[in-house]
Amino acid sequence: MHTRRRYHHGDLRAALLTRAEETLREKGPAALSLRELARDLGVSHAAPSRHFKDKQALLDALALVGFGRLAEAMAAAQRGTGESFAERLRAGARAYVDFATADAELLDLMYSIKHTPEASEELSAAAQRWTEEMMSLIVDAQRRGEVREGSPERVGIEVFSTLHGYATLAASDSLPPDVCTQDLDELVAYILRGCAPEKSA
Amino acid sequence: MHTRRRYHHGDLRAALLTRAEETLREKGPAALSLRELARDLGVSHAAPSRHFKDKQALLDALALVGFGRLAEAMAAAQRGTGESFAERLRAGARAYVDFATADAELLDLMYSIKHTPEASEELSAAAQRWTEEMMSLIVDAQRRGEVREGSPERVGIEVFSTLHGYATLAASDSLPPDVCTQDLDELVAYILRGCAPEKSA
DNA sequence: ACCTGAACACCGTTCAAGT
DNA sequence: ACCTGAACACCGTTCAAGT
Repeated sequence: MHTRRRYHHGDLRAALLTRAEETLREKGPAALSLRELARDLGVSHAAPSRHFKDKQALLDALALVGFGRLAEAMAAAQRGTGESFAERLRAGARAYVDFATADAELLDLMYSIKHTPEASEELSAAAQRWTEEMMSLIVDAQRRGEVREGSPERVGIEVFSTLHGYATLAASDSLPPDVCTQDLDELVAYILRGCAPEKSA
Repeated sequence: MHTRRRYHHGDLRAALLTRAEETLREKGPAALSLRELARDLGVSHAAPSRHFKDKQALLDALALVGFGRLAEAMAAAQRGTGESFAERLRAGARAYVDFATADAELLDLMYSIKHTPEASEELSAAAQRWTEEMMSLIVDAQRRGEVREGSPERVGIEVFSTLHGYATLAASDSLPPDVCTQDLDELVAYILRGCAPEKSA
């Protein structure tokens, strides 16, 4: 019975991240401590430092996981829908809001990371990739004549601001409960009006 | 020279809040410690507990200050502008984004406070009052026929989501730098399109 | 009423030493 | 390569005691 565990249980790094995400969701960001994580996993309190030089490094890695999961959810949502901008936007909005309410603390972490130059390059890249997907959705819609012309970056930011604002407000329980997730369709309609092509076609 | 200071410098509670806001802005939320605050103010590390039972209590009070300052800024912005919804929205948007970029960490704090039932009643009330002002702006605009009809709460949330999303993204440097604050007018135009009255008048 | 000083249990980080 | 154990400087919180 020597395969039971080599030194600990195989992949401390991954275990730390999974456990960190759990406690983040269950007990909030304030309760996240390296020492408790180590305790939960049955290793010494100094062990995590082999895998994350810093507590911040762990948080960065956690945010990275978040962006990965989010990108995945968005991609999946896009696969199961039609080609029109309205449909793709609706699917994306649903996926984003679902992610935000299911993983509110993680989303918070993803955006509380100051995107300063010295922040993890991987992380910036992930955030970058994420916004680029947003942009390509807009560019496509412009090509199809379903979104007004002009800088896709500007339009993308407007759309994304609405989505992001709604999702974070929903995630922090700052929305009147009766308005919550049901009428996402209304939000989508509002966004569509905001970026609809000019009438004089 | 006995008036120099009574016991310390008069109003520790206020001093703690002011200093806390400073360090929040200058060194971020992670650097905010009761003990350092006490050190900065030249009192013992146990002194703050007379005024805030908890670190969380201080954070709540800080968030409350934030809502106060924000409401003030918004009111001031409204006073210096015209009566049309477009003008009032533009002024409000400018004030909100300015607040968010000037006091990013504070805004973060204000919305990271879970608005749970047991959260400070004062705080919930402040947040409430703040959204109500938003709503009255919408109701007014509806009366003037400048905003589409329907639940003012729903429209308000749409408008506020866009503003809040934009402001927080700007505050966390998640916006392409070239898009930043200049074209707030474009954002306002987008919002106006989103909540404009139906064409069939 | 307001503050101090000591005490307690907890952190993050580092570093020699073990396997 | 990966982890331990002890050490250090820092926390938040509490509580008797001082003025």
